[in-house]
Amino acid sequence: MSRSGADLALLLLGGYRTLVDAAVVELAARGYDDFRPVHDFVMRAVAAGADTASEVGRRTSVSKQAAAKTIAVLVDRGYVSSEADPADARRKRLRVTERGFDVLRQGEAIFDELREAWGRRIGAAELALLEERLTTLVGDDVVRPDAPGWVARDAG
Amino acid sequence: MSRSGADLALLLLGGYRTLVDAAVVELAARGYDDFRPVHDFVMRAVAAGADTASEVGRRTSVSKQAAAKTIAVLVDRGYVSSEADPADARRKRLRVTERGFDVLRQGEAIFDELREAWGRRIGAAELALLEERLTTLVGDDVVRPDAPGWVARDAG
DNA sequence: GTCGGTTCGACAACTTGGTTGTCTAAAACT
DNA sequence: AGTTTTAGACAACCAAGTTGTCGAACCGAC
Repeated sequence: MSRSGADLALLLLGGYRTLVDAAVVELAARGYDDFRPVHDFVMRAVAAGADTASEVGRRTSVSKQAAAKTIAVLVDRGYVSSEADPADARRKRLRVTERGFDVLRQGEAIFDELREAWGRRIGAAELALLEERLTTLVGDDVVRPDAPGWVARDAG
Repeated sequence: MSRSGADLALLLLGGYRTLVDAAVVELAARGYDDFRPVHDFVMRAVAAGADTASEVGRRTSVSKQAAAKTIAVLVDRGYVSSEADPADARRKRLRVTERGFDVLRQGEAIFDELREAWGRRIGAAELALLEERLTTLVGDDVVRPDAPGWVARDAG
């Protein structure tokens, strides 16, 4: 039985959604019910040194306006702090808060647990093989910064 | 090197996006530059017998209002036709047009070609194995009708 | 055979995560 | 000093969704 190409795409999407939906639910259960996957991307950019909205926009391949909107939400929810930059009056210096780092760490842990659960189901070696094949096919630069909208609207 | 769980999720998303983006580009090159993945889902529902907006909404797990909006776009672009139902004055009877069936067929063909290209890269047997493992993990009911928003905003 | 509930589609207001375009203020070149 | 670039703030808009409301039409029960 040769699957159709469309089925393959749906299978991949299904895999992603299965993991992310489970992670969002678990994160909500741990008290972060206002956190979305897209926030994770933006916060990682901030944590990695993008300390202005414009820079976050560039790194996540999104307009600075869109980045500013998302950041406003994150600041509002206490995941990111924003203060005037004494060295450059145009800039607002962004930093991930303690709560922000906490949700990032917990998110990582949840995904690792989910991956382990998958490993128990098909075998760790098989899972590693699957990852290897997928890496071959889609490349190692999955999170490359030239893909606009990549993660938006994926965990409604 | 044990990959992180988050990487696995990104790998799956990357796979899906790689296929869908390529398909959207190819479809646009063939003259369907106003077609989005979400339209495919809705049209398949119509083709499968959902001939009213409310029914499409139910089958795609979306409010009837959202379904009606998407259908309005499809009708506007000539992929679906809408006419009064002589048997029930409340209903508008929906049907996929010739142009609609054409885009569905071409979309299928494109995805099949993409899958074959993948098969040439890692081997058909390996690809089949990958699909089998994924099916085990996410289930065969990937396109199940209880997942709202599943495909929206995925090929911006 | 009318009356009450259900269904269909329409309309409106709102949400999220994006987009352009315009503008000011501040910094940086030269 | 003067021009150009940059950051961020607004505004208007888009796409795909949501809820709520509504009238018209249908259906079933009394």
